[in-house]
Amino acid sequence: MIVRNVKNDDDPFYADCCLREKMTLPEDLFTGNIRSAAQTSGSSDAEPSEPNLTDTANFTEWIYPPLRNAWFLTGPTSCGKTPLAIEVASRLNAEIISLDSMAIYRGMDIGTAKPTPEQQAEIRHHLIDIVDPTESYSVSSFVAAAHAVAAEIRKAGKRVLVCGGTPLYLKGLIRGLFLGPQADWQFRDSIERDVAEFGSDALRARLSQVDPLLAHKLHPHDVRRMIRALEVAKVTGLPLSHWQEQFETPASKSEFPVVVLKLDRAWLHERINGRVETMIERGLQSEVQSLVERHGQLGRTAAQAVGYREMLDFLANQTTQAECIDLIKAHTRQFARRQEIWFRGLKELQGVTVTAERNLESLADEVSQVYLQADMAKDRGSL
RNA sequence: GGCCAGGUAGCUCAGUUGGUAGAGCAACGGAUUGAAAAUCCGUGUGUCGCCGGAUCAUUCCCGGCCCUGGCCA
Repeated sequence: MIVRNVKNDDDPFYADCCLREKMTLPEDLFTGNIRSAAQTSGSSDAEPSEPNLTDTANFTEWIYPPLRNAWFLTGPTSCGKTPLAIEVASRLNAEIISLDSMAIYRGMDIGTAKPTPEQQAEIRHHLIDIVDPTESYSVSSFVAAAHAVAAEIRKAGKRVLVCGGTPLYLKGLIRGLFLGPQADWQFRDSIERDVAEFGSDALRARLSQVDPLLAHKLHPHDVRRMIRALEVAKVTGLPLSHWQEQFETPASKSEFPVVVLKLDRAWLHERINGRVETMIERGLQSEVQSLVERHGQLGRTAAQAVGYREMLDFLANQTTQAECIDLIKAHTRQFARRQEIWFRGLKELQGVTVTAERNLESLADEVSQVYLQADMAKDRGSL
């Protein structure tokens, strides 16, 4: 694995974070409840002491660099990525790495609109069906796996086409990612109990002692991210903001050719509603039923997938079938909107417009062009 | 045809004893680095069925009409 040393004194954020040298991270900041933080908030009574820095050299292994020498195709759900990726991959001698947080689960086929066995036979797909729905997965596992698989594909003499619609995973690949320490669910649960008792203000006060930058950036109610920030600071002795800030600069378009498919929103909604109906017709309900029969309770991550959590509620008699279907449609539309918000923010993305009149050939022409031009620009640059 | 209930946001409905309106859901905008198809934050988008009357002023009162549902013929 390629490791990049992230310590950089020219980085303004790093300079910011150097206040850590004067920062105290006493052990009791992370033990017991967070009430004391609420009580001492505002006062700068912390006695300077030795920062509890563990060996930072180890932590640099948690920094994944951007995935170079790959092509990327993304877009909102139901926009037609899958057939387009297959067409482009076969033209350009590539294999596909799925960029999808839910297609990784075995047995979740209909609701995730996974490429069919026939499609997968046409072009090899990776990072599909790699874990059971009872297991939990995360960005970090994904980014690490994608780097490994990309290396394999290249060894086989093929190009890498990353295709899917999970924007956080995409950002992890094109900007790099700080994996950080593993989730500590015991720690998270204990802080969450404290929050229930003392409120999120107390948590925020605690975080501003540990990571003032993030405490300022995050919304005071964003409990989940505040807890993670605390978790990282606890293990690494460094504020999470220190680890993250190097990933905010857009990558170059030739180094990271990312095509995002753009559709009229109203048309996208029609497609989504239609696709949900199709999923129901294809037997989403029995798919979820058999998952429950086989595994019992689904894992934390898989159980929240759109189409699955609503169907689980319906099977538990919490909703009617009509309500269940409407909820799946609404949640999918909302997901698509959040995807598009991500895409707007990632400035390196290059839009390709999809309309009802355009056929697959014409789209594949345009997308291939983007990739080949990026290759040429890169070659010129390296001469 | 008669009687009753109701017509308010995209939907389901509150409400104003007369001072041009608000909830939930949807929609829209934003945040996002080991839960991300998750999670967090923000925004009301409206001829208050139509026409007329009374009133300084009406979505609200009065009259007529239209529409929907129920009951009776």
